[in-house]
Amino acid sequence: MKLTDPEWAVMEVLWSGERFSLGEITKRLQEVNGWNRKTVYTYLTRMEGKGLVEIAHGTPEPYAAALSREECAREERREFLHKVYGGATGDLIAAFLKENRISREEAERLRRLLDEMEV
Amino acid sequence: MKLTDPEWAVMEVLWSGERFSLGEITKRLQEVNGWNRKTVYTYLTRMEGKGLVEIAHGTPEPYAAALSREECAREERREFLHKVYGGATGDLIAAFLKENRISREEAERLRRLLDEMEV
DNA sequence: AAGAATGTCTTACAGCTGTAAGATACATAT
DNA sequence: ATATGTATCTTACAGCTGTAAGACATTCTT
Repeated sequence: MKLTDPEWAVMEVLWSGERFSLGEITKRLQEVNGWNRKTVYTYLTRMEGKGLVEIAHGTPEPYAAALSREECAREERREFLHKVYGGATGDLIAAFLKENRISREEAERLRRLLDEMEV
Repeated sequence: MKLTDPEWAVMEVLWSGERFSLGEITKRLQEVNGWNRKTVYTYLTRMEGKGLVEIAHGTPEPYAAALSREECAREERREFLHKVYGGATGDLIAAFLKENRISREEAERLRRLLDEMEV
């Protein structure tokens, strides 16, 4: 259920709307990643096999995401947290905080989140 | 430079000490993952090719990590942050906070980190 | 209508991954 | 010395991934 980087790119397109034709998806992925229409098609059908994509055969916009962005993100978080931090959320967050500057507003938001959690 | 899950498991063993023999590594990985000695050997040599493992041929404990845990963790963080959150650290941290309970002490630690950052 | 573009299905093919087995040399135990 | 375990090197092999091409039907475009 973990997605490769290109699979994630396909999903990003699908998450950006309801349903798509091959051409629409290809247009987006061509700009960003330079993919061929055939390649996109291959991804879509393989990803249907994995339960990631839904194909309504015979319709003009047959392609749609079968899983929500949040479902997929949750899975990625889970795997990352356990693989790299053995489940220690605090360590994970500390590492991201130390490494990436965040804005004052973001910091405020996170403080509020921490406060809420303590209730 | 991204590691697969089994590669990460091999690295975890190597990070737990200085140098190892094949037998030592196998013992650990057999317990946890049930791997065959041959399989472990294959991983080690392939991973040498990728610059992950150092092999001092002809010595009794030839195997060692070529990259530190922190170097590898940083890379995994970078990829995860960009793939799933498009670089938005605040969103990433918020998601982990909402999803995983953390202890009061952890929360304190994170608050202190946030305070330090604002200086 | 003829040519160009689009969509679909089938097939391809090399490289990477997971998971070893076989052969051989060396070391150790009895 | 002989058998037994351990290490190394070479080879294997199927499945997954990245990246399409070929063939053919359908649909715009002019």
